[in-house]
Amino acid sequence: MTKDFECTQESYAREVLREKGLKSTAQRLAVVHVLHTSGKSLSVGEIHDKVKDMLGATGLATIYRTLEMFEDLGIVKRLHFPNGRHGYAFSQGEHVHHMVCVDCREVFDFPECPVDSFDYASIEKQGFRVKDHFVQLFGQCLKCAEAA
Amino acid sequence: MTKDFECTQESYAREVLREKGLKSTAQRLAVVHVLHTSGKSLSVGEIHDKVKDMLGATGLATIYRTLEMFEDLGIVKRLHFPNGRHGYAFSQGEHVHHMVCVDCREVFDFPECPVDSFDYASIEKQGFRVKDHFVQLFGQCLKCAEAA
DNA sequence: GAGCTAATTGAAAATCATTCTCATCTAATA
DNA sequence: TATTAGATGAGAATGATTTTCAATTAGCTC
Repeated sequence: MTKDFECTQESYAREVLREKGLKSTAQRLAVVHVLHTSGKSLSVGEIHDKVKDMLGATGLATIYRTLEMFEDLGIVKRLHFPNGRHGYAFSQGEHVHHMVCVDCREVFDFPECPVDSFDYASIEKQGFRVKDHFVQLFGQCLKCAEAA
Repeated sequence: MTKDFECTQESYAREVLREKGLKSTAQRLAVVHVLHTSGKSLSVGEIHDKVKDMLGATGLATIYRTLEMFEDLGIVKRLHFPNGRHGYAFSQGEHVHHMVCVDCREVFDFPECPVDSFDYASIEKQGFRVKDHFVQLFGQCLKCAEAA
């Protein structure tokens, strides 16, 4: 099924799904669409609501399943907020970090990794082998700073 | 009340609590004791179980309240795991980052901040003002590497 | 384009995590 | 030791996530 809302991001998702032998369902493409067009990170509930607006009745479990799958595929990034809640954002490409505006929750990417240039020597000499890292910046975006 | 298990970390917690006009209850000191002696990060449920071993019947809500308070006081750090679960670790001092062994969940501190030396220029010229950051490293500790 | 099949979905139940309420209790101070 | 604000326990309430399973559908084959 090809829809009106098809755009680069959806074609990209479609492609990744095909490569993995996974099906391009309306629900999956809607999740990509919602995340991509919103620009900011969204909670699972918000994604669910927006997908329902597009497609009508849609199971919440499907949203969870889709987000988990997309995270594994690197299409979606899960963000951890200080309050323990999670947000999801569209994220084309592998190693990208994010900064989140604490006011509007808009998400900005930054491809340079602040941690890559860090010298792990002091850590690794304790025998710890670093395999992955999670970096997220919190702050205020221009719009919200001006509005305040 | 002063208990057998009193040690540096508990005295420290006691001190911080006093400064803030908060009470040093058996439950609060037990949480510090459990976190400090375990060495690794623990889930809320694990902390609850261990505190119950020490004190007998203890409300789960108290554990949550205590952890939240200690996090605000900088005595405890909440960790975010990739699977969305949380862990808690003892953490004396303000700005400390953590690396977590993905096998045994032991937590190692590193006081040097990998992000502090990062040049935010490219980010801030977009108008984004960075206020806080969350950094956590995942990897394998020496013991687990040898055991594997 | 119809039929086949494995993958996917929806709905509800189940599970797990977290917060709230309120009556009771207790640490700290006088 | 009496007072009292702050803290706790138990369970209910809420919220987040996962599981189950019968019904549906995307993507293939012909």
